[in-house]
Amino acid sequence: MIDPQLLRKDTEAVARRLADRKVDFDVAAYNELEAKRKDSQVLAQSLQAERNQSAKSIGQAKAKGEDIAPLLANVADLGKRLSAAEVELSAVQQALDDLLLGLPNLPHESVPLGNDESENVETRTWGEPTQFDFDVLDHVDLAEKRGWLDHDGATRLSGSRFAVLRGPLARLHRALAQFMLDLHTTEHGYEEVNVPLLVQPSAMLGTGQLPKFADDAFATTDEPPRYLIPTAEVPLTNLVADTILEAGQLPVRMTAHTACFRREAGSYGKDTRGLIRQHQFEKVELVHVVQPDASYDALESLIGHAEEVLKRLQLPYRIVTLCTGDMGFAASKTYDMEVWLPGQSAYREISSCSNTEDFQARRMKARWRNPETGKPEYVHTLNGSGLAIGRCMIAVLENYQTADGHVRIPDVLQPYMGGAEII
RNA sequence: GGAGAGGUGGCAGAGCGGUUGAAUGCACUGGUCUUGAAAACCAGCAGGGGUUAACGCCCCUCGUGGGUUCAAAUCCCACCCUCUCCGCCA
Repeated sequence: MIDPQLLRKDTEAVARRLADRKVDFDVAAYNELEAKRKDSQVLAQSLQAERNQSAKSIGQAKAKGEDIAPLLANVADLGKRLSAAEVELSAVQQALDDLLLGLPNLPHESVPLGNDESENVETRTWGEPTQFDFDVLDHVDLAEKRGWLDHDGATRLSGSRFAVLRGPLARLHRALAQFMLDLHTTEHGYEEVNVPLLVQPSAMLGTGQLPKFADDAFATTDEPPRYLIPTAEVPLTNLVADTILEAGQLPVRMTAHTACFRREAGSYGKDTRGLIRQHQFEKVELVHVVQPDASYDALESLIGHAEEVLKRLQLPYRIVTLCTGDMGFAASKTYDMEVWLPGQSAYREISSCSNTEDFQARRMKARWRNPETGKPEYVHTLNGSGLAIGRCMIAVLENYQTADGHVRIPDVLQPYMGGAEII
């Protein structure tokens, strides 16, 4: 959530920064609502003060044994006026909250201006696109040729955009998850966390999936619903919701390997072939909770941790800085990591690392006690994939394929594959 | 699923419907004392919000949401959560 104080004080400037994100913020409508809020709140609070005062004097009079009947007559209609004022205030407040909860984060000043993904900025590349002296297969042809991908089985079970992996491919998938978790916990200083895959609406609100993107998530039918997590960012980050951390507890670094679930509403026809875009996929997620002044350094280390996975796997990639028009709802700044896929002759997203500054922290009331002020202040939260396991598996298949349809196993994965060098 | 107990400040733990946002203890912070530390003593110490140039004033919050009342931590209703026992179960 954007700081309500900032919005109130500097409405025009906020509107300009939102415009960079293609959000049309109606300043006049906001000002009107805000003025109404102020009036309602002042009125409601003064009536509350009046009620408190009179209740107090009635109590005192009664204690002295005085006649309280005239005092009661005095406040006869106060209750009605008060509850009317309170009803109005909460309606205005609700409207204001709805407005605020629907606004995306403000972009950081270092974020390039742009309308869509075509204006993202390539920040660096690592490695060279893999060269082959034979015609490469994409991951679908390769995996089906070897009987590793049970497309019919997946469709029978769950419909489109689901996958069944078999044999060595299932193991490769597991090996990747294990390798990533081990790297982040033993070398990058993350705590491994195992989290629920179903969360309450409050958690989805905290990280920004709700209220605006309810249609993107699967929900249960109980009331209130629970949501299948679209990313472990949701449970991991919300672990610090409603808490005040001591300075010594920061930074918090957590990682979790989970399944993720997405409706993929609105992506009809996109990536229908293969495993790139599924309703259910697995991911190793990285989350940082840090002091505000440390969050941009944390973003650099976060993307570095994600990069290290591909470096060890010897997979070529590039880092892209998302422009203002392409960033996610909660992000102030985002780096995407894209891995080279020979089957598509293209770089494809495999990780996205974002600093949300205090946007999520404010929604979920995640704070720390600043020793300099002694006061609770919002933390900054960051999240990134480290990495998407399915897409990483695709990258291994396509980049490590051999002319006869086998796949060499990257050195760092061999211990997780029972020593196999090729499958 | 059944039976019972309970949810109050960082923690522990009081709280006849009425100057209780909350006694007391611990923890924490500052001070006195001390060569230093400890002890002792003194003082401070919840969060959020409104208003104000500021000092300050005011409002909300005792699991959550309703209700009764001039007045609710305290009474009533519903829900949530925790603990114990029974049942079921990976």
